[in-house]
Amino acid sequence: MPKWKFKAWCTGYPGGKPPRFLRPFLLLLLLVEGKSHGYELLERLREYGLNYELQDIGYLYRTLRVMEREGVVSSRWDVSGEGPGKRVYTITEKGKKELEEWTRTLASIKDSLDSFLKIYMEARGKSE
Amino acid sequence: MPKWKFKAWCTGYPGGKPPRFLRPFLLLLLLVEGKSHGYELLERLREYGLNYELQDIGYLYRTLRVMEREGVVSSRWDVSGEGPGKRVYTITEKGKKELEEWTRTLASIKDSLDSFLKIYMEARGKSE
DNA sequence: TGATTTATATGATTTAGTCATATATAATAG
DNA sequence: CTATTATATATGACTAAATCATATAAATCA
Repeated sequence: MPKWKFKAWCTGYPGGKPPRFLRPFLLLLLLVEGKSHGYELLERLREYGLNYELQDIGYLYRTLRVMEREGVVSSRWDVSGEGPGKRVYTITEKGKKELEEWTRTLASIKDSLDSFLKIYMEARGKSE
Repeated sequence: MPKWKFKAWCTGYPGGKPPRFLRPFLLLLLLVEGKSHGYELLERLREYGLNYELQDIGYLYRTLRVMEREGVVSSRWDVSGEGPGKRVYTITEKGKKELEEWTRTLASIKDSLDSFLKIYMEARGKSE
């Protein structure tokens, strides 16, 4: 049994590790949510069907910090709500521009995956 | 001007690097082509719409070697054809099983990308 | 015969991602 | 009231993924 609840959520992908989509996924969530913090963003990923199977929540926080350093998000420390203090992030104008670029990238990757699945299904159909 | 022709093919993705799909793409190509070698597989990637924008052809050869070590492909050195010797690969039974797993993984990733693009388009529609 | 194309390969490095663990506040159970 | 669990963020050390730079060699072309 895992020491932290988070570990139990992490099942991993069969046949491969999740790729480099954490950053665009976080940018998108911050665009549609307006503002959010790390722990909450983790839950939103699932709710929005962005099945990013994160192995390590530390990486999520680290990624947000890197994104802030690069100016695509900004944060402030918030102790006003319930529970412990949260680092609340918002997307910047620079972040919105980067998200737009990501959208083209991910659309192109999606096209490749469509091709992949189509070719595989055709090959399966023939051999059977 | 690049010293090697290959360098000129590499434009890179805007807004992010290509993810970990080289291995499943190569497995699929070997399934449908029967057999092929590294340099040829690079061309097939584009022909089949698997737009994997490889930055470094060395990584392709390295990946094939790793895949062979792990038993998902096998190779033999072939000097019978035109041009210099080629290392010709075929997919193994183990490779076919792994490819099937990859198919589920990539289908799940495709779903995430569909969600991403849908959410982005909706958000764009509202703000404009 | 010198440049180009086809073809494979690897040492060194950088970047991405994971593992293990630390810390602190608030809520809940006994 | 205290011990445990849940919420929340963080970082040092490490491993794996990917790139950069470069080497090699046979065949073809100018």
